[in-house]
Amino acid sequence: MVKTKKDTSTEERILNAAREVFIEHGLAGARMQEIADKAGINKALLHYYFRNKEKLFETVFIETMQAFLPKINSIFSSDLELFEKIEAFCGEYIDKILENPFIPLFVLHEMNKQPDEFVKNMWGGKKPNIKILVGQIEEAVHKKQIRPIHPAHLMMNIMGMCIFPFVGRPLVQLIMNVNDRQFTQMMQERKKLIPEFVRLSIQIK
Amino acid sequence: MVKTKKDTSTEERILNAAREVFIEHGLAGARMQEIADKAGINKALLHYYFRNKEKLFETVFIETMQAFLPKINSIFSSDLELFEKIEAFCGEYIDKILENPFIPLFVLHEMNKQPDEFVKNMWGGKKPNIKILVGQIEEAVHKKQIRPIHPAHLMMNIMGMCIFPFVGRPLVQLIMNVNDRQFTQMMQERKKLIPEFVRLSIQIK
DNA sequence: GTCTATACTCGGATAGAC
DNA sequence: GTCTATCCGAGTATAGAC
Repeated sequence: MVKTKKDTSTEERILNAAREVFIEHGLAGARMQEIADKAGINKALLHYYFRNKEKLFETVFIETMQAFLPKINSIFSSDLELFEKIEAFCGEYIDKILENPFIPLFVLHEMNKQPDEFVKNMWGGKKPNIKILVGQIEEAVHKKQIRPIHPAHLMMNIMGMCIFPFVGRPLVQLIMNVNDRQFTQMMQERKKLIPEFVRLSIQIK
Repeated sequence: MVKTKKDTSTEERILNAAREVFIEHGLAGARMQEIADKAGINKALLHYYFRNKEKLFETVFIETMQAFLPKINSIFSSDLELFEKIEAFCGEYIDKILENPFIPLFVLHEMNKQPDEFVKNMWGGKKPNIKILVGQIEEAVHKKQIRPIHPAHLMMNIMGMCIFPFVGRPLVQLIMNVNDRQFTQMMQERKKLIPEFVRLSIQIK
């Protein structure tokens, strides 16, 4: 790049602005004008940096995912014991979402709109490797360390408990009468609560 | 209405078409032309029946919700015993979502975009009444029938396990290698599996 | 009640000056 | 790299015939 350095480069400001706007309105609802305004530039410059809206979106999306997945994948594939792994996953996952509360809904939405594109963008065509984790669960069942449960069900349970409060946040806060501070507090609790909930349910001791 | 009856009225066909399109593209992404095409009419007629896109959307949204909530609310307020209630809820909820798999994402999306409007449209300004259920949970904790757990956490757990597979469906099917038939089968299983999972976790026997 | 034709608006994209 | 000006398609809305 041949440009003078500022506190934040134009490109960076565009990406930040775009992220905000895409989060708020989704791909179709986002306005290039609003992104330009937020970034303090004009529309033409947007198209100079990113050929079109889709390219811009894709960049934001992938960038966001990249911050998210590697750690999760490494936990999945690690050699931690099953319940340690579940706890590590919940802790890491909830922490990351607390930093970027918009991600789950964003991902779910894109995923459901474009399942194929989604896979390509998210993992470069490769599925995340859950073989090890699945094997671990099946082994634990076989050794009668945990009650019989299909690995898919167990994983859906854990994922659901982690993600739901964030995507259902307005509903949760409304019907539970919970303010923002309390909500964050509860999510912190859930990093331990969920693994414990799971352990109590399936562990045979 | 003074018009000749067909198998399905024009209004009904519009609403069905609109639902499909809104589900697929969301409010902003939906095209009136596509809705008109699906309904077998032209754009002008859409505006004759529903003044504009927002009105049409609102109609679809409320109509969809109305089919969903009363039963859930009546279960919440019923005098079933706690675990019976949880099982009734999961059964009813999963059944209803299986009939309209699009609802959860649709609701979550609208909810997060317009928390205030959402409440107004969904319950006419009234929150759903969870007092009875919350009281039941607290009482069960107090009587040492279940382990100590904040009612909100328990409810988030249950909701999350019910909803997640549907909103995360593409992901679930992809990484688990599950086809549509198998997916439906698994959701049927979850109507019993989730209540049992919960019971094993919190019940003190 | 249904349709055709068309006006109008908005927003994404481009050309070209600086 | 950045801007102004403008184009053009998509989409909403309306007028008016039948």
